[in-house]
Amino acid sequence: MDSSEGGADKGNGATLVQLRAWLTRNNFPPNTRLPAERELSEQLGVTRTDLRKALATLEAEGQLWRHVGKGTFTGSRAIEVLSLADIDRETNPAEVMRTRLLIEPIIAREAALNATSRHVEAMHRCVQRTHKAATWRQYEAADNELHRCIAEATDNRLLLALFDALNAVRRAVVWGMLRSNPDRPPSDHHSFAEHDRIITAIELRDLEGATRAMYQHLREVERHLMGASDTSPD
Amino acid sequence: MDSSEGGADKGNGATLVQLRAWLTRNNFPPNTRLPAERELSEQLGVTRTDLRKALATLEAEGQLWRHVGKGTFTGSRAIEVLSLADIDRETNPAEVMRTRLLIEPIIAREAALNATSRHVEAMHRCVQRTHKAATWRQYEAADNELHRCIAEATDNRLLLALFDALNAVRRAVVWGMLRSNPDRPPSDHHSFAEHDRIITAIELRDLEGATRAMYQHLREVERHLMGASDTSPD
DNA sequence: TGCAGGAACCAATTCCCGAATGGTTGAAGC
DNA sequence: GCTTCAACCATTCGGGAATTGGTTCCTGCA
Repeated sequence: MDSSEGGADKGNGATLVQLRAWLTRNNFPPNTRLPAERELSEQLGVTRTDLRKALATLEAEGQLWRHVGKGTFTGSRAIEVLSLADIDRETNPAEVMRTRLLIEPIIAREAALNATSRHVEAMHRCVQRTHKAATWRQYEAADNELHRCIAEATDNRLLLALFDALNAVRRAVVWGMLRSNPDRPPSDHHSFAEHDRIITAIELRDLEGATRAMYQHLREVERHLMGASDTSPD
Repeated sequence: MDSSEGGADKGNGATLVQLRAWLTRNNFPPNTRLPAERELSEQLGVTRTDLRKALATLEAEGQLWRHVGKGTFTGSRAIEVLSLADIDRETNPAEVMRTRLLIEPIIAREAALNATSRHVEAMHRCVQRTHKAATWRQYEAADNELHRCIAEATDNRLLLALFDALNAVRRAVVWGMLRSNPDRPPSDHHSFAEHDRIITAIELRDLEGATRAMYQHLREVERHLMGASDTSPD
């Protein structure tokens, strides 16, 4: 049943041409699932081995992608959002801290640009709750809410969602690293002044100041975390 | 068959006491799955209705949480990461572009700090594919991979996961806004020089240069997007 | 008549198993 | 010595049964 298409007994390159022609002829929209290899090889009248070679070439070109158990799809690989669901098992506290240092300062900057007085009031309420906290757990709850208030003040729901994702990973990673010290946060805890600086800069719409204040705040948090769980000097 | 435990014919409060005692007696670690309601009610010798009332009280106290089909678990509720799953219905292209402008420059900066020669080679391969692209679809596929290569070069899996999430949202939001122009990307397309600047800065470990190059690149992308889909002057 | 008890039902979730898929091996066959 | 093909492998998907928290409603006793 071999047609007149150039007598391709050496299927290597010929099936690639044939497959390309078949793809352009059908002109599938992106993310369309192609027939299975066994089926397509029969449909094109070529060997599965040759078809796989041609598919490998097209995959290397980024024109399609394959996955065991799923199939072969047109277009470039879809990113799995779910990587965030179990990222907590592939990352570590240092990476989380590094990412916070990168992301949260720009969130503070964006908050300084977009915050309304309502947002600032919410921040102040959170700060008061950190002062009144009788336990570290209460303090951390208020501190978390403060940081989230700042993210809310960016007036960017996507950025807020990314912050929430980062925060969720952070909680999952430091799970069980609960503060052993049962005392209440001291009134001269370093975060108090740092929080004030951040919020003040946001109120003054001082973009660079908010960025820097958040960065320095997180650096202090990082320093204390390392000091609490690690005794190595630096 | 009522035992000597305070004659609890009015099971309401009594089973709550009994359940509390059972919990403290067993002292489960957090996130432990308790027996199913039907089983536990028989095990404690109480009615399921009463057991459910007691469970509801403990759930309101935050000592455990329940979910249909899953079961009843000790401790506080697990993390809800999934806000990103349906964020694409709550955001808009402008917000996505704004977020890219905030996030990707710092990713480029971090890539400049951590990229290895393997990463840079991968970037160059992507760039060559953008040059060889015969259609806009191919160009966009290569462009996407280039940006992801940069994110990979940060050597930060969490940051990469956040980038993937952002990218997934971007694709979902601009879905269907496929470029109507069937021409191939012109050889003087603005992105070519901009991509080169980004990669060169990464290779030279020029943190600020990489940040700025990525920012300016995305500004150009934004400008062309607005010009393509909107005719309002600015 | 009132109302507690329990059975039945509902929707969401998990578990399990078979089918399908891309990837790999190895032997037949020209 | 190479291709070709069949069998096999690990992963994924799909559907159905079982399980679970949540809800309704009927029974039966006082």
